[in-house]
Amino acid sequence: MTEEAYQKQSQFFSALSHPVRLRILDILTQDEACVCHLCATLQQRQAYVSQQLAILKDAGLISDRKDGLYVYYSLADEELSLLMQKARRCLVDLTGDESLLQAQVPRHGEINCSCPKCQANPSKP
Amino acid sequence: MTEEAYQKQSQFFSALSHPVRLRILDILTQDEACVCHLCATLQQRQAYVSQQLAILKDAGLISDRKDGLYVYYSLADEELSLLMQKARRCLVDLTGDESLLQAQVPRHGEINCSCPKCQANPSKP
DNA sequence: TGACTATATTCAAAAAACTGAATATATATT
DNA sequence: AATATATATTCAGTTTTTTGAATATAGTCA
Repeated sequence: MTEEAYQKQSQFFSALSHPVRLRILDILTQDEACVCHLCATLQQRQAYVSQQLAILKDAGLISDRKDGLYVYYSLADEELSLLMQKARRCLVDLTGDESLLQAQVPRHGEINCSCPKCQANPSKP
Repeated sequence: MTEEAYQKQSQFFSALSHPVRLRILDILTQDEACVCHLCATLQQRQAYVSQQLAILKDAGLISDRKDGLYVYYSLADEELSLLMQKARRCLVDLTGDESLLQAQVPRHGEINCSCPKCQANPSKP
């Protein structure tokens, strides 16, 4: 494998080296989501979330589609979520810490968010 | 999953976000190796290689054993090499670039290195 | 003990990543 | 056109990572 190929691979891992970006990918593993939904789920400012999304998109890990005012992001490839699962299992092997295994992502409608997807799925606790 | 868990996971990926460290892990996937063997294979200074090894060890990805003057490093867990393979396949899916798939690591005895393992395996081209 | 070899550590300068603040763009609605 | 809402971008200050240089440590052998 060439030096260039190793660089590509390390850039790929760099994109994954950030807690907020990993959470975003976990959310998108469940379903595509708009920026405001991600903000509500992560409890982070919109500009900040957009920055992290730009990094993930630059790295080719996510794609987006526009629908009116909203931009829906999704994983660029299903394999990505399998990879993250495998990475977690690997980390469990290395550390013995089992708490990494279940992702616990709220579904559309389960958080206080006014995006179309949340409005379409009102949940009653 | 807790914020702390996401941090652990991102630190794990950080350790993988460096071309030289990835190459080291590829070499160790084939067989344990001492520092001087890694230097010879990577064509990098010894102090630099030791620094990168320290980072990998801090992250828990590799372990070492001493034998006289030599320190032999190896993967802390076999799963790690499977994970890297899966990551490469994922990257191929994302980019279409197939060149990432074969690692091409010289074996002991195939490079100009005077470590015990290389001396024990003289290869004739 | 002293010399030699393999490896590790420390320090500092440069480069890169992170993040908050401000602001820009784009689409929809009135 | 004016307004409102969702999203994106730019800039600057701070922190972290990277990497070269110098040096320290530790084991071996004469």
